[in-house]
Amino acid sequence: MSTLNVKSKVEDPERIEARRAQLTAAAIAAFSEQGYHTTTIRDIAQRAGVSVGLIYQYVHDKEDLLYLALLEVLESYRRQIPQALEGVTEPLERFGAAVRAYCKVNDASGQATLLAYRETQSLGKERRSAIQAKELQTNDLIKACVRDCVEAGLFADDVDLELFTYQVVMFCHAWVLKAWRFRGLMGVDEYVDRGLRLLLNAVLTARGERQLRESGGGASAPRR
Amino acid sequence: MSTLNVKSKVEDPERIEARRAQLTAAAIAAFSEQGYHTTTIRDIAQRAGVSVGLIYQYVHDKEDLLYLALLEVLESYRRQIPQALEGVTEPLERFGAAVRAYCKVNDASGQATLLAYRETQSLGKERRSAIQAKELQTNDLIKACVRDCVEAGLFADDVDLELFTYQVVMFCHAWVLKAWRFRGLMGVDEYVDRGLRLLLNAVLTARGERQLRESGGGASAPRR
Amino acid sequence: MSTLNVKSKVEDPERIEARRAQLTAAAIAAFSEQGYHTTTIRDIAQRAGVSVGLIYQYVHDKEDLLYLALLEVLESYRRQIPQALEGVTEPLERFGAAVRAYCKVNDASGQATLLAYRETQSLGKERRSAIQAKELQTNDLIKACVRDCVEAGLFADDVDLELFTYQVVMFCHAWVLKAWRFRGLMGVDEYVDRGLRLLLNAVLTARGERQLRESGGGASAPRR
Amino acid sequence: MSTLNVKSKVEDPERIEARRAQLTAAAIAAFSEQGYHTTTIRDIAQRAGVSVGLIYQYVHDKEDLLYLALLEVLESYRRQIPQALEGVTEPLERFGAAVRAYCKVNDASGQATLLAYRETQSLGKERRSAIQAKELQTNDLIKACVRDCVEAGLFADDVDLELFTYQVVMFCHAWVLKAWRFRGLMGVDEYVDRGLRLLLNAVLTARGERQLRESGGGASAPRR
DNA sequence: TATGAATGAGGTTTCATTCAT
DNA sequence: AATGAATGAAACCTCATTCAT
Repeated sequence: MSTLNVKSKVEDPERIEARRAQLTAAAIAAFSEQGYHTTTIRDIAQRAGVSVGLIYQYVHDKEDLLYLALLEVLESYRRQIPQALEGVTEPLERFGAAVRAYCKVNDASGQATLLAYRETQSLGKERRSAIQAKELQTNDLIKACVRDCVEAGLFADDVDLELFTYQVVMFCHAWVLKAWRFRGLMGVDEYVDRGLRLLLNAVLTARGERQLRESGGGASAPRR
Repeated sequence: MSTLNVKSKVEDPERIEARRAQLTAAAIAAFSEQGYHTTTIRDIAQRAGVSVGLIYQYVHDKEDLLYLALLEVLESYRRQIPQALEGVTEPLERFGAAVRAYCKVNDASGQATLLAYRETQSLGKERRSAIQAKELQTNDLIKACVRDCVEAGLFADDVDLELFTYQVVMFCHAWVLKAWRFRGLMGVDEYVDRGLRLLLNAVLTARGERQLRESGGGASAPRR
Repeated sequence: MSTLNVKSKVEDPERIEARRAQLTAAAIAAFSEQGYHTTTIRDIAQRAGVSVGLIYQYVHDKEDLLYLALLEVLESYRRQIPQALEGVTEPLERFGAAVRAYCKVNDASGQATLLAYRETQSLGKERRSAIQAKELQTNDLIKACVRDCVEAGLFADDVDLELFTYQVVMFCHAWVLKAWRFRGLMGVDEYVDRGLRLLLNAVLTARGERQLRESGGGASAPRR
Repeated sequence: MSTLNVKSKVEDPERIEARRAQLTAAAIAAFSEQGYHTTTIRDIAQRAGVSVGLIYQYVHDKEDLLYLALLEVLESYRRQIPQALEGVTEPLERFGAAVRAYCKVNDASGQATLLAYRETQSLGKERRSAIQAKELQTNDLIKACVRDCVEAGLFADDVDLELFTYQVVMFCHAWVLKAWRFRGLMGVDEYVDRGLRLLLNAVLTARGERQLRESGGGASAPRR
């Protein structure tokens, strides 16, 4: 294989999966709270309620834990967006729902999102790329929504797909990256409402605008 | 007073300034390359070509070095944008020039920008705030450009000033935050051209669009 | 609670006790020989035949080692005096036996006694007091002997209990504090014999003197 | 010579003397307050109001400073006792005056006395002996008083001169060695009064006792 | 003669990792 | 499979001493 997999001294795959989930959860919590370098293996062991030795049965390295943690964080994000889109069919609504969902996900586990920004560099090259690939998968969910809107004639068909997608993604991340600024000024929902208006301005066609008005600005209505 | 100051055992202010500059430069380089926690004091001493002991004559702590480093990075950004605006008077051009300058500054010292994102958390509360305040100063330079465009009737007067400014800022940062994605796809100048088009779409008035067309898309012409 | 406790990262109390005893012994030896500040943790680790890291599993600080060392020294003194009095019932004999025992104890581990004099100051306030309290416990053993002699009518009943006790204690300490003077002039036994004569002169009643003569100066006869 | 002298890089003997006095005073103060090892050369330089470099022009070592400090402390004690005896001729009064003076000297610079007890060991062998010799000089002042009393028939002529002298000396030192015990219980004057009574009990002849009664216990009357 | 900036050896402490049980 | 005591490399920081000015 490569340096990508995390090796274990234990055989039973079910056991491995269970323990890793437990360790990863503890690692995410600890790293998020204290940062990667300031967290000790002992911290993680304590949080997970296991011995230090056990950790090294399921993981080769402290870095392995970081890798598993980041992977899980990004993976959970990628899982949650489709959930928010379930049952929503109208493209503009889907776009809005996706943006809102992504912001909320980031809002809910802000520290974990920051973790990804801060500590991905601490991984080896190969794993860093794997993490970035994972991030792209999430971005592609957004990109798909954008593309659907274009195809439905709601977004201008010369929209800069790559850049616009990233603009949206950065907007969702900014909520936590600049939490020190935004928290205090507004809540997530207001953030999303105002942000969507701004973002859509740049891309909506006349038809898109009409659609948005008719759906009663539904694109920006809070889900839950 | 407060924990904000960096204290020195040496008295002579000129010497302090010179040495601190030297140490800060070395610290920025080292921290950018290897990260704060992975960089040792010896690394910095070596890079600066001084002894370990000397460092502690001008700085109390390793954290002091991080603080000085971040301060200098942000300060240098704040210095360079006004330089790029010198002599440019037309609001739309000024806006474009500011964006381009900020992107280029980030491009030139990408690692340093990342440093600010990654390691600001490693500072104590008070200093973290000081760093964030410094970042706001830069953002305000952008915000001023936006406001000028609004006042000149080039941007819609209901533009969400706060959010749009941040959208612009995030766009500039994204060039390095997502360098792993963008480098390879395009150069900075193309990035800025395409980005400006997208950003402006959201805010330009009819007059603004005319102005932009007449000035030959000048707002997005590369400076150097 | 309080800063008095020495905290350990290891749980098992038996192991803690065993290791601490081992470390304390090494610490007493090292500190006695080289002084607290001049002794390094490595010195102690080497003497104890353990790794440096192990020490920090059982002790938080270098100061903890000093505290444990001083505590053990004083505690061992306090244990040994009652042993020497076992079976001796006549008050004057008990007094003499106590003095002789204390001198011999100091003689046997002179460096450790000096240690207490020299380095108690290096402890924090609270622990310094704890050490002093321990010393008082030993003094009280002597004081009890004196009081018994008074009650038996062997010592004048207007004896200055506090000061006389301290005179005795200082006499016992002087053997090591001024070892550079006394060693060479005489042995411990002679020191005790001559000292007892002097001390008793100040306090004996007529009855006490008779008793002393009858018991054949037994109070000052060497034990072993 | 030997390792006894302190070498200087400066020639002019007057200058040397003046500077050394200045440095020694600072050293005594610093060492007394913080202990030898915890005091830095910088501390002493600051107290003396000179530069660090200057110190090394008049002294070779940090240890030199300790030596000078201890020497000066003991020397000053040796100077002050004869002063207290001036004009007093009656032997018993002289004895009392000497004891009181020594106690007061110790009381006045208690920390310095402790310094001698604690840090003499930090000196090389030869210098340690020199310090001890200096201490003997002071003891001899007391011993002379005792001898005079014996010769005047006031003290028993079989008094154990060596041991009794040390008993007296230890009594004077105990005031500071056990300050944590005695301070709080009484003042120096009471300490001396009660102590003298106890000490004299052991050695006075019948004549001595009469003389003491007649002189109105003058031996224990406070001087100033 | 006096200064104080510069040096660097060496001390204390932490913590990822191993391994006997 | 699980434990947690033990290891020791390596990090940060201090401070006695030197030396150019």
